[in-house]
Amino acid sequence: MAMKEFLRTKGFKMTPQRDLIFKSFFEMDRHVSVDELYDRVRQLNSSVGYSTVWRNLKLICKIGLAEEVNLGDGVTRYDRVTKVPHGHMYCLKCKELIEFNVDHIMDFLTVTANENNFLPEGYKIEIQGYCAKCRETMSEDNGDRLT
Amino acid sequence: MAMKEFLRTKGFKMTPQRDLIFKSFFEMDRHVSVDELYDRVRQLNSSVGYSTVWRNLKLICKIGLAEEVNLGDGVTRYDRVTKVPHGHMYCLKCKELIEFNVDHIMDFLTVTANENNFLPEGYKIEIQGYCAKCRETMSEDNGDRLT
DNA sequence: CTGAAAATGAAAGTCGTTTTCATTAACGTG
DNA sequence: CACGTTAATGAAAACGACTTTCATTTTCAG
Repeated sequence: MAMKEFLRTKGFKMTPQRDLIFKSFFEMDRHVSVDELYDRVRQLNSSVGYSTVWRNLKLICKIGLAEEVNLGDGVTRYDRVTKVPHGHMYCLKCKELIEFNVDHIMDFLTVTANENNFLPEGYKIEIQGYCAKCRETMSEDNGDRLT
Repeated sequence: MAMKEFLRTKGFKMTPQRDLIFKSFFEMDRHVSVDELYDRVRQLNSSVGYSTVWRNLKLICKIGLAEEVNLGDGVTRYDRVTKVPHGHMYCLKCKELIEFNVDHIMDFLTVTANENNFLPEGYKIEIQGYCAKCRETMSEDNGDRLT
């Protein structure tokens, strides 16, 4: 019942839908989209509305438990916030998101920001490409290269 | 007339609109959105359609002269490709994009990809925050902090 | 219990992006 | 240079993810 109290201190109420959405979100694979979470939630309670899922995902971000991740494919994903900042390897084929440690880089980025008198609020380190799994099945069907 | 020949080798034709759009794009500030380029082009020739601008921006990307940049504010920007990869400092207030050198980081990222048997196609290094200019005018009106 | 405030679900609205389609233009070829 | 194939254009419609609206229901402090 910890979450309920936590929300209360911020002026939010707990509801069955919210409880289900929150639990589902934290149980799922990281980096879910609204649709993915919506599908999951509907499996457990088919009466929950899309906008409710969406609003709660936004709420989770607002209270600092997740962040929006934008890979440029037009779909916003929600990434659970961890204490350690991390980078993402984003597979252009299977869309998987693999995390990696970015401690080294952080130092550099902090310095860079300071040098420019820029006040950092967040970082995004991303490698786009093809994951090990997809590279295997890449012999016959190739991606969309130019021309 | 170099561009025309270049396009021809890839099966594309040159048109007055295309010529105007290409020239405008390369003359403008880096990181333009479709709307911004459209506005600029319309100043020079008000009969050019939005979709034509959009398609040519896509074409510029396809032939490798620009890349889409997605900052998560719902607007795709087009960043001229330079030989040197670079990072972006993105001001959450004025939306300005400031570039910085990322040579150090590249080594690290390359190694990281290799370790995971990940085939990199592109990188994205971004610092979100507030630029020097905006920090000054940040005393009275503050941004949207949680709650 | 009760009322004020928040949450919900359905539907509609928003907005940037993308496609469709009829028409026009480019340009290698004859 | 006229021709025909193929690409490009412009207007409008379609798309799709995201966001808001609104009437109704639910939560929860007092």
